[in-house]
Amino acid sequence: MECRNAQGEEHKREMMAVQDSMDVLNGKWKIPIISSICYYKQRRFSDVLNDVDGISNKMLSKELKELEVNKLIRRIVLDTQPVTVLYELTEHGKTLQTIINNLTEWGIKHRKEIVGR
Amino acid sequence: MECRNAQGEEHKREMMAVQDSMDVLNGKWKIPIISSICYYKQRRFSDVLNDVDGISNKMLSKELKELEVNKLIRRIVLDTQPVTVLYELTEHGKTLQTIINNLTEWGIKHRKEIVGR
DNA sequence: CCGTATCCCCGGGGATACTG
DNA sequence: CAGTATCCCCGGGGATACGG
Repeated sequence: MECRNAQGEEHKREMMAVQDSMDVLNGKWKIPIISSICYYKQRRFSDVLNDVDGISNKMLSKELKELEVNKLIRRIVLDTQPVTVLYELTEHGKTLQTIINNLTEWGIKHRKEIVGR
Repeated sequence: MECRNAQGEEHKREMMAVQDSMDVLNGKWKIPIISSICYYKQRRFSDVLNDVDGISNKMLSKELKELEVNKLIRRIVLDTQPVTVLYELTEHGKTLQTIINNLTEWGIKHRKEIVGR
């Protein structure tokens, strides 16, 4: 695999695109949250809170908001008593799966490379 | 694109692999640094310092060390006067290109999705 | 149940100066 | 040039309590 040979402005545009992606996924929690919601198709706030080890309610709230703003997840309110809130991936959110799969594969290769095969 | 249907332990192992990858790439600087070195094939400390907008020498030093520990880059010392230090990608580092390409493509799609097509 | 508000602490990381 | 050392600040994020 070779580096792209883009020149000047094109190279910068590509770098910005990578950063856009990273900004969306950065931090400890985004991917585990997405993974939880994806795995169960639909998931409630407190479920995700349990799925994602170590996250606080404040953080979860913040992260879910960011994911929603980025249109990766959808928030669904059912007017039960008390209220039930479900989160699910949008179509756009599901397109992340390619990247997550690649990260999975690379992570496994990397572990072999570092820990020893 | 569907979610993987891995069950229980397998799903956890995959999540850990994703986190391994993210840990390696996390933060503002890793990918821009890799990109700079990759683009120029070989790059000196002060060159990268200029390429990566806004990074401090302390941060760059720290990040380069982490990348080296993770065997993504190689540090080459030439005994000129004063000393010259070159950084280049290892073969393992070059395997990141697939991921970076995917992040680029997804970032572009994402921008269209958010900013408007 | 689903969050928001408040308080508070710690360490990530910038600016700057210094060394080999 | 290629980093290291020191100082210092600010805001990310945990714990906890509260509100709808």
